[in-house]
Amino acid sequence: MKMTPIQQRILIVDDHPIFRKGIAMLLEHEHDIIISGEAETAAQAMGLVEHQEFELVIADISLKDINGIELVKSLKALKPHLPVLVLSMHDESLYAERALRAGARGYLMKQAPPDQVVTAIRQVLRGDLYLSAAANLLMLNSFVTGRGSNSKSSVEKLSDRELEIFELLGQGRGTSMIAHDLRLSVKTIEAHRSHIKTKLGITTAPELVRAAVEWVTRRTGGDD
Amino acid sequence: MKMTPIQQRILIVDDHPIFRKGIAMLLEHEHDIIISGEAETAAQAMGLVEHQEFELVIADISLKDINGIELVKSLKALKPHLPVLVLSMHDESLYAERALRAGARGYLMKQAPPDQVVTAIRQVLRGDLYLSAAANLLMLNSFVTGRGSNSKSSVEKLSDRELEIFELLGQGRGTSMIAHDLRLSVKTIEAHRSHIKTKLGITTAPELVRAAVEWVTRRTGGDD
DNA sequence: AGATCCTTCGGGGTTTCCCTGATGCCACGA
DNA sequence: TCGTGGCATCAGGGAAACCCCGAAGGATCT
Repeated sequence: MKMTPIQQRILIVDDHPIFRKGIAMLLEHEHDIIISGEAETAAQAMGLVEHQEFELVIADISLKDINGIELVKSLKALKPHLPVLVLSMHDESLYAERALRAGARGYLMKQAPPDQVVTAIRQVLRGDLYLSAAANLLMLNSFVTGRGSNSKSSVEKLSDRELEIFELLGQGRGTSMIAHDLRLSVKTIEAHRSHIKTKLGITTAPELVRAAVEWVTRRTGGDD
Repeated sequence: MKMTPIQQRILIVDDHPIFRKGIAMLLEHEHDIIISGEAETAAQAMGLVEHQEFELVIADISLKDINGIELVKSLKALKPHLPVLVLSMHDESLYAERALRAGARGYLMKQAPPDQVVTAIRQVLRGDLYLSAAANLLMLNSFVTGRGSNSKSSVEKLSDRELEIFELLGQGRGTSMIAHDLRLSVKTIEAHRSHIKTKLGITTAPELVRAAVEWVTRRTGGDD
C-alpha cells in the first residue's frame, strides 16, 4: 500500500499515437497520476467522458473530426468542472485565447520542454490556470489592445466556428463535405462562408479558398 | 553481455520533445535499437551527424529553422549512405514525393499506429524503402502515369494552356474571370479544368484550387 | 432591457461544376 | 497519305455550389 490516496485520472485526446506515448512516458514516474483513457477523436473523447470519471482532460487543438476548441465547449457543457488542458502543435496566440474563452484551464504548446508539461498538468489539477510563457505574453498583448481589436491579421476577427470552417476550406474541403463533417446543413456552411468573406474583405468564392489555403499552408508548412 | 551484437543507433530530429519521448517509448522494448541522439533543429542534427555515427535518422518535416526536406538533402550530401525516415504531421501526398526525391528512404505520417512506426524503422534499417499505405497509393499514381522520363512534380504533364489556367486558378481567379481574361468561352475553361484534374489525379473542385494555390505560392515565394 | 454578435437554417435565382460529346488543328509514324 | 492521338475550342443539360435575402434562438455586453 502506498501513500498515494487518490490517483488523478487523465484522458488524453490526440490523433497521434506516438504523441500519446510521449505523454505517457512523461508521467511514468509521477505515481499519483495515471492515464486512464485515450481518444483519437472528439467523438471518442465525449463517449469516454460520459461513461468514465476523469480528473483532467488533455486535448489537442487539431483533431480529425472537429476542432479541439469545439471539443472544449462540448466537454464544458457535459462536465463543467472537469478541467481541460489544451495542447497545440504550432504556437499561435490565436488558439490560446480561444481555448481559454471556451473554458480550457490551460494552454501549452507541444514544443514545450517535458518538465513544463508536467508542471502544467499539476497546476491545472490543483485548480489553477496554466499559460506557457510565450502564450502569456501574447495574451497580455491582446488584453491591452482591447480584446479582438483590429490590428491583427484580420483572421483574428473570425469567430471560432468561422475559423474552423476557414481551416477546412484551406485543406481543400468543399462546402458539402464540410457540412457533412460538422453534421450541419449546407446552408449553414454557406452562411459562414459569406460571413468569413465579409470579415476578410473578400468578394469572390475562389479568392476565399485561396486565402484559406495560403493561411493554412503558412501555419502548417511555414516558418513563422 | 547480451546476444545483441550491434545496436542500431538512431538520431531523432523533431522540435517536439514529447514526440521524441513517444518514439523512445516505442523502442523501449526493441533492445537492438537505441536512440543515441536527439535534435530540435536541422542545424543541430547536422552537427551531431558530423561528429557521431548513426545507422538511421528519423526526421520531422516541419522544423523550426528549415524544411525537413532540405535537411534530407543536406544529410545526403554529408552521408550518402545514412538512411533517413521522414515523418510528417498531417498532410500526405505533397511531401511524400518530395521527401523521397530528396533521398529519404521512408515516409510515414504521425497518425500511424505504433507498430507501423516500428515496422517502418526496421524496414529502413534493413535497407528497404517504407511507404505508408496512404502515401503509397498517391505515389503509385504519380509513378505509373509518369513512367520513365519525367515523374516530375506532375504539373509538368500539363500543356501550356492548361498550365496557364492552372496558374490563374492558383491566383484565386474564378472560371468566368479566366474565360474573360483569355477571351474564351466559359465552357472551354471548364474543359481545361477537367483535363488538369485528370492529369493531376484530383477529383474535386476545391482540391484543384488548393493544389493550384499551393503550387503558385511555392513557385513565387518558394523553396525549391 | 436592448443591442449586438454568433450559430443555425430556408427560399429562390444565378453561377459553376461535371459528364458526354463534337469540331478543327497539328504532328508523328506506318 | 491516312490513321492515331494529343491539343484547344465549345454546347447541352442536370446536379451542385454560390449568393442575396430573411429569420429565429442564444450568449454577451451595456
